[in-house]
Amino acid sequence: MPKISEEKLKAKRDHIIACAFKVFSEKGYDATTMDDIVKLSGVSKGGIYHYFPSKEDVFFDIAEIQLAKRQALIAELASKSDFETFLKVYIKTVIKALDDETEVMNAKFSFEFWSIVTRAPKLQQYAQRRFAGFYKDLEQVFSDGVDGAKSLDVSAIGYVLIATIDGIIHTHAVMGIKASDAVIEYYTKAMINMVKNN
Amino acid sequence: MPKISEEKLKAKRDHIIACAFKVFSEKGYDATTMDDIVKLSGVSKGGIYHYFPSKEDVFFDIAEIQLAKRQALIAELASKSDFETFLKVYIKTVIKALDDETEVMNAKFSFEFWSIVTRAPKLQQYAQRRFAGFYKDLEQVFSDGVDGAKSLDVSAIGYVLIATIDGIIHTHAVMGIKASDAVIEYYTKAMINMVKNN
Amino acid sequence: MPKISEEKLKAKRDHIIACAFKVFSEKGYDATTMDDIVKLSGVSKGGIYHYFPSKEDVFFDIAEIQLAKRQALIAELASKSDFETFLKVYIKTVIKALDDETEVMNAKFSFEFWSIVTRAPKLQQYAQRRFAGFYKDLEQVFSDGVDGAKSLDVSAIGYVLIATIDGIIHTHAVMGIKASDAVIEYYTKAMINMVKNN
Amino acid sequence: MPKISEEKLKAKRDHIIACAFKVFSEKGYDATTMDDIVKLSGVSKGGIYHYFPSKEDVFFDIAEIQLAKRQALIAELASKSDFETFLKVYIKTVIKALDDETEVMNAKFSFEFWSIVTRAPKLQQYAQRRFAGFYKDLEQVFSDGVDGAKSLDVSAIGYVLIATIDGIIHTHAVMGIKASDAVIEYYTKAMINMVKNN
DNA sequence: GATGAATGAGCTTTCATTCAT
DNA sequence: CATGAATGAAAGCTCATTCAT
Repeated sequence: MPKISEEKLKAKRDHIIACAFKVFSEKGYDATTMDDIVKLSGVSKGGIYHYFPSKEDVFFDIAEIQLAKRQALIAELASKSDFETFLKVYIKTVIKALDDETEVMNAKFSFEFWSIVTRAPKLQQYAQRRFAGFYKDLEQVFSDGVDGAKSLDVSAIGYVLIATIDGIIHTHAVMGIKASDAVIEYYTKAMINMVKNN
Repeated sequence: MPKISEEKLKAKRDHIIACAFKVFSEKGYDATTMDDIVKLSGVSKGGIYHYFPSKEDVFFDIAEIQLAKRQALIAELASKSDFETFLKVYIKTVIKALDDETEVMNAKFSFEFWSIVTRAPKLQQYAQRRFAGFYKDLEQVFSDGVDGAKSLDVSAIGYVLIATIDGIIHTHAVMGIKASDAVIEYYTKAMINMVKNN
Repeated sequence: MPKISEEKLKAKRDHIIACAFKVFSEKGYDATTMDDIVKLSGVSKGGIYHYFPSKEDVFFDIAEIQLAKRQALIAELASKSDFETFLKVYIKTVIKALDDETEVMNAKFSFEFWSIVTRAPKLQQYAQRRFAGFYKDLEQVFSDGVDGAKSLDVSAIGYVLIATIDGIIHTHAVMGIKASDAVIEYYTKAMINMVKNN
Repeated sequence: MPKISEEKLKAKRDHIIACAFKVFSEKGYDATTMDDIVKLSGVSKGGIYHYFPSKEDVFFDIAEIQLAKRQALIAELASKSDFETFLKVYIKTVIKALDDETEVMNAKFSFEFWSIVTRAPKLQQYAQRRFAGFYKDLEQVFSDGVDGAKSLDVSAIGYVLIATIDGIIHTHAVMGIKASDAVIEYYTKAMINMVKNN
């Protein structure tokens, strides 16, 4: 039985993660120092190593949480919608979310993650495997909700969908060039037609 | 009278830039050390400072070249094509180029650039202004080549085009998940329809 | 709760200051490296930055201590003597002190300080203000201890006294040309007469 | 026979010395770079080494000139005056000169010189020997111009005179605390009385 | 468990001097 | 003689991590 309760431990870990997330989003991985995280979170310089073995681990733990969240969103929307609704709702959800500062941070963090991952081949493999999970859920939506889905290359469609939406998120959140309503409208229509008119 | 000729000077500068470009693409800005560049390029540690006043300057000089090249590509294609041809050729050119390792490095560098720029508000403004140049050329293609172009929000269309293609480049080059021919086909059609069927 | 006690912290800081003082006195500000201080003090290269944010800060912290000590000496002597006694004792104290190696270092450090300060206008203003404090205490001695003090330009007298004694210290400690007893005697008499016979 | 005339060589050397003198006075020895001198003088980076084998040599050549000038001043004044006149004129000459910016630079350079010299024992010996020359000329004035000069410790008197006047120059030129007319008057009287009333 | 002082390798940058042209 | 590109040792400072308390 630990001296402090499991919950407290978990709560503190979560607190550190929340703070680290903020700093990583703002400054990027390399420019973020353990001191930045330590100062923002209020833990001691030694203390943080009770919760995470290294700076890298803090970063990748956050990344894992991020990836899980996005996958969960897709899975949830997919489970209760036909394809067109899914597409509309997903795009709207993801892009409109960018009005929220936390979501902009999410986006920044995510691109930073891929930058880092790229540099370490081992990590890249893991990340790609992790990423593949997205497609599975998408395929489910396609096969359930679209007439003639079988004639579609669902993997390719999923790729286009995820890749292009990431592009818009990147332009909006990282590059700071805001996507107007017209942008979202054009984009949504284009994606829907991509499947329908195929 | 300089000790060595203008050409040699320029050649050496270009050589340093090529080497730095490689390292920056592979490791990112922060993780790249001047020593990395120095070792790869073969100049001396002090010598590099004859050509660039700081690491930052090496990076941004490369960025400027990159931006100019992409803008030039757009401008060139735009000048001699109707919109549909432009779209097809542009997408093909940009995405097929990713088979070339140098272009993958270009892509990595470019995303790294936006990561860095994001952290310094002043740079971001410059970058956004720089970026705006892309749209001007695109608009020209639209207004010339598309019936009823005036009813199109060319700015929004341009945004979608550039942002989504960047997304595919990112997924392909940075995340390392290769875009199949099917992906490119779906994507190209979707973009063409976005304008035509509007 | 800090890992080590306040006293130990203070003691270590004082130790670093003592070592830095020695090196600065011997080599001057610019020629002194952090490594010199680090090696002499036995702390680690990173460790010194726990105590001082920069080399400059080490230097100016020492300078502040020095200035305070000299001012304290003047204030103390001034408080318990008539002018003539003060003058004799002060000159004797300051100049005789130069037999002590630490005091020679004090002198060297002090002139080095003024050299450095001179180059940064902002610091110069601070230093001049700091210096003005000396005169106030001197004025007190003059007005209390000298008949007809009011007819004296105490500010000018103070200037001559401090400037000339600094000159002797400089010649003795920095230039290394020792002041004989005869020098001190001539000088002391001259200063006493300067006030008395006025 | 050299390709360019001796005079041109000498002129260029003098020009470099004048520029170096300016920079050394402003920034001190260590903070002055060869580049500073090179830029101000307009010679090339390699060219300066035709005239001086090292930075140190530039500095000490200037110092030598300085010392010679001051000695010449003393010698000249000494040769044509009785002691009291000499004292008055010398003090006036030296101190009033401080209104001139070049002379302030002279003073700064001189104190910088002694700082540097201090750090190298070999140089210090040279400098002390060099300095001893001043006394010889002074002694001549004393023995010629003062009744009972033989009862005076002319060496001690000379020390006080030179050391104290240096103190005033230091306070005025280096510390930047200007000496008023009253200061000079008090000081001059004190020095004259030091000899007369002895 | 928690703390923060300590470590030292490694970073970017500077600069007196050299030497090919 | 003149030039300025090249050199590389060394500077001040940072920071992930460790460990005595």
